[in-house]
Amino acid sequence: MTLRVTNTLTGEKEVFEPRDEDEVLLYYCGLTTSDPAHMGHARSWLHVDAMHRWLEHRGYDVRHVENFTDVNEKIVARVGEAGADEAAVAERYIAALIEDMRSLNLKRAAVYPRVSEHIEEIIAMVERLVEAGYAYEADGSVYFDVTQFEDYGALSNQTLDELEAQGDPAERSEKRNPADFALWKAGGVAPDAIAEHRHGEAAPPEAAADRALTWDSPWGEGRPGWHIECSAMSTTHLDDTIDIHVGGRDLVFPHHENEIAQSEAATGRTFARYWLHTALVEVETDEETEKMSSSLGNFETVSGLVRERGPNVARMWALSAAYNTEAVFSTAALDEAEERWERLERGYEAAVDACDSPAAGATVADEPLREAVADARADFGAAMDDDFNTREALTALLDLVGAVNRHVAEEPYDYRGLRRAIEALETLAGEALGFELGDAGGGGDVRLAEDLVDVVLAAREDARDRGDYERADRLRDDLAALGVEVQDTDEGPEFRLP
RNA sequence: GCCAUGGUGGCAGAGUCCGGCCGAACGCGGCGGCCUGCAGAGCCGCAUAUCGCCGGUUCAAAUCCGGCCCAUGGCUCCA
Repeated sequence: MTLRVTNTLTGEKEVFEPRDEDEVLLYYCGLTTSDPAHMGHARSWLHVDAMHRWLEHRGYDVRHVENFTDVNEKIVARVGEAGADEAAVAERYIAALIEDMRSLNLKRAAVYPRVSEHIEEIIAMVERLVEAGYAYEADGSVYFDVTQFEDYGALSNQTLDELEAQGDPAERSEKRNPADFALWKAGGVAPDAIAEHRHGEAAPPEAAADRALTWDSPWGEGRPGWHIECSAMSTTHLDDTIDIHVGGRDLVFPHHENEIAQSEAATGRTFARYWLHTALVEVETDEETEKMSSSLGNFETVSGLVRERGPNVARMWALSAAYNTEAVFSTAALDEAEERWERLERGYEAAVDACDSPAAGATVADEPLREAVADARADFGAAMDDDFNTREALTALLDLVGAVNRHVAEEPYDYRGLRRAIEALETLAGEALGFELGDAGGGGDVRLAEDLVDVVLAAREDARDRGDYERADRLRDDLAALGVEVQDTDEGPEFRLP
């Protein structure tokens, strides 16, 4: 009945109580637009999507904001290779990211704000921090003074002493404390900052640096610091206090820690009530496992995977483990996800087919089936309410699939029970988890393909009737090579398009 | 070094917050059977788990407490 979520701030599962009983403000720390999205990003996206969907299913109006960080050294490093200047490079990657999100069937956020469009708000927030004594200017840059913020380190569970010990005293001598972080950075981008992110064909650092964006500010020409953007955009598009802030676990420190410090120092309010962190994706190399990351170059892109396996397999892979446990990306893991997805999809189709068949008797009531539907709904809800446990939720759905398959094995059919099963799968698997079930609503191309397969299968039936199994099997193999799966049943051959 | 997370069957992965229904779910893979021209799908059944190690609390522990070992992530590029 009550939704509970693991809050990084406390490290505990807490009852979720939004500020407003029917609205949830959710901010997702989006991507830096300097690389294509990989499956690590996709897994995070997919889990946030499941959260978004479940919150809506529970009746909340979800105001979801996801930013694009389009001002960053890594983007500048792409100048010449992916665009003529920082803005052009960012634009190109943003278009690709949006395409990826669409292909994954993600619920749209209300807005996708960009750093470059919020410089005013960022400067205003920095000014407020300086005025309030939380930040200081040094050489045209502005730094946040961590000693002024009492709770600094609360999210990552570190004390200021520990953090100071970690800082590199050699760098940034104008900082008062090694743990202080930049809110505003003087000047443009230094070529050496670009050099380390340079890719093959990128422009030489000096040339790229010239094409970096800079803005006027009370402290002179410069660029926003890394963390301030999210604070500015979250408060601008949502509110000073939001309900849920989600992001990858790799952002806990320093990014989220700093967001809290600067936001709360600026507004005097709690920045986010619940901090949820998605675990990272790992890749197995010859020697060890390491996280999938753009900078390590060990990634599989979203577009590539969607092309090869489809969005539902990607989703099944992502949701087959809880959002806060790490996942391994491998061919074997994808194969398993594909099998799981197909079992779910086939179960749904079996229910639909049975319901449409003459064997769906009007008076039969199959108690086990009806009970299974009720159990599935209850178990699914309990699982999602328990910290968005998508794995358990999927278990409930696959249990229902088993019940459907058992019921469908023998006629007559309980059409009302089947209807309930279909509705449960559509609302739970479809709406709440975002799978695209029975998306047969294809256009003319799909219908033509179906008609063509029917023609081939008719020829195959002829061959089978003649006992020419060699030819029949060859036709089936040829269809299989095209991704068309053929199955012989009592009612004749059935097929599924790829 | 500091912080965090995790160690459950061949694989993957729930359960650990709130001890007993867990001799441990769902799925993948393996084996056998039903069905079938064959295959696939589906159904039924079987085999693999002293739940990282040691100790403690308890009538009862995968679940609580203490210690240890190991793995991964973070420690100012990162979802």
